[in-house]
Amino acid sequence: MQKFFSMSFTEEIKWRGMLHDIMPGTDEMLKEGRAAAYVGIDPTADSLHIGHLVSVMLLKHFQLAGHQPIAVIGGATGMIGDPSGKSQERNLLDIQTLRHNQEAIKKQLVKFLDFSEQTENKALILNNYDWMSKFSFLDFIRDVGKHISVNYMIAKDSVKKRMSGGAEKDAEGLSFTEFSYQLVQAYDFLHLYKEYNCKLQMGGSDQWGNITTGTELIRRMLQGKAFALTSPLITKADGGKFGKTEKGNIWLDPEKTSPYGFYQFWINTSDEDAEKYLKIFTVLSKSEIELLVKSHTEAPHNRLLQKKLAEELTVLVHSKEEFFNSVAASEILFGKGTKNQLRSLNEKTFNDVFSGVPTFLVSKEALIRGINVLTLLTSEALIFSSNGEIRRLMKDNGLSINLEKVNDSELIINEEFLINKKYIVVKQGKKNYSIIVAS
RNA sequence: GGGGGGAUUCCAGAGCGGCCAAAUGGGGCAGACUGUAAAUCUGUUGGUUUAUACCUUCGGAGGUUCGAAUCCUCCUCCCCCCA
Repeated sequence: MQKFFSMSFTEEIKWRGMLHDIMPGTDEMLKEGRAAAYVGIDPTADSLHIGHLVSVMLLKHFQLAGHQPIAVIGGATGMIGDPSGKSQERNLLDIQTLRHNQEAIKKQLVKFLDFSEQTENKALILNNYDWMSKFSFLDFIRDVGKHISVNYMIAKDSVKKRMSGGAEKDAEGLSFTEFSYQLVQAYDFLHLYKEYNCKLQMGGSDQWGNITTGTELIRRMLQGKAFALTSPLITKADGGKFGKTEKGNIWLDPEKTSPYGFYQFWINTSDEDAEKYLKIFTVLSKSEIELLVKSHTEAPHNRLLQKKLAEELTVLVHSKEEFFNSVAASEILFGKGTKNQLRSLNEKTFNDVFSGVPTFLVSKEALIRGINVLTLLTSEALIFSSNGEIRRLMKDNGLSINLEKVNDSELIINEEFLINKKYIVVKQGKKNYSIIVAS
């Protein structure tokens, strides 16, 4: 991790498709020797989600290239809300939550970055709340504000869009608080420049304006030279938003997104996106990826790219063991799993296979007495919201219980349906599983 | 402060006294085809349902009417124009 790779940092992220915009001179500065760079991370939750991963991977490659990566938790800026996004005004996080989130995020970053003390270019995690909170309003506008003109600030796209309406919507205006965001972020950069000799800020392409306000501030206040580098926003081939599913964000925290669900997210990547994601989210070399792409093109049904992508990330974020469990679960759930196969699973394996699947508790007595399917699936276990929905599904041949199609709305479910005297597997369509647990 | 326009089922957006549970598009779900992909095609998308039946829905509260998402009154919220 110490050595400089044959490729420079910028060359590396360029072929990976992670470079959108870069300030002239950045490359030269990086070649002079070890440098430090930072990205900002919003501490709005106590876990990262995969939307954060591009920035994290930027840091990772930065460190692999021998430089020092810094993750800045936006405790202060997170309270303000960046007008670049469509985010509304944010709520203030209390200090306790902030610290809790910071710690949780750090634990996840450890999987990507080397924080160990012995490492010369060890990664750092900082929280801008630590320096911003001590800054009084008056001091800030006197010492920082006077160096940047309002003219400069309103020329930024993020601000202009809100003031004049831009292409899409009418101007919605922005509060003074939001307006000041770029200045606060710029000060972060200044602070890091002074305290950590950090000369580069990286981020998504929507951050370009904010970052350059930082370099400008550094130039004016310290006559220093600082740099900016952004990566493109990740898109999906079908135009959808990356990292979101119907069920919400894909988190790194196994409590929020099960390892199985995490694995499934990557496995379900479309062909067009898979190569792109492999470049961005893994550290596989160019030749390795080219080889995979070649094999994939020859036999696309094997979905080599998706499998590799899912493997790399599940192992990295969770563990080898969780990865194997997920593969095993997927095979049973999506392979040619039969009723008998399902019944032959022992309890341990069963639990592993279905660990990420939503479960519903139903009283065992009721099941022994026997319950009508409709009642069971709507009232006892809230898997469906109405009888009509189930009838419709049955009509479409989309409902399975214990991997057997069910078409009879009069069916009585009793203890004979219990697998290991305890479970019933309910499947909607091809991919949506639920488990009913008798207790 | 003055004038005008609007609020419809997940979203966008028709409907403007009965044929409206409400066009159309998007999204969702399911089926076929497949590779747990994409594209395509089909079905479905308030509830109870055997249902051409009933119940609950068209910003809120009242009213007119045999009958209202549709007309009237008041209220709330949003947008535009003028000052």
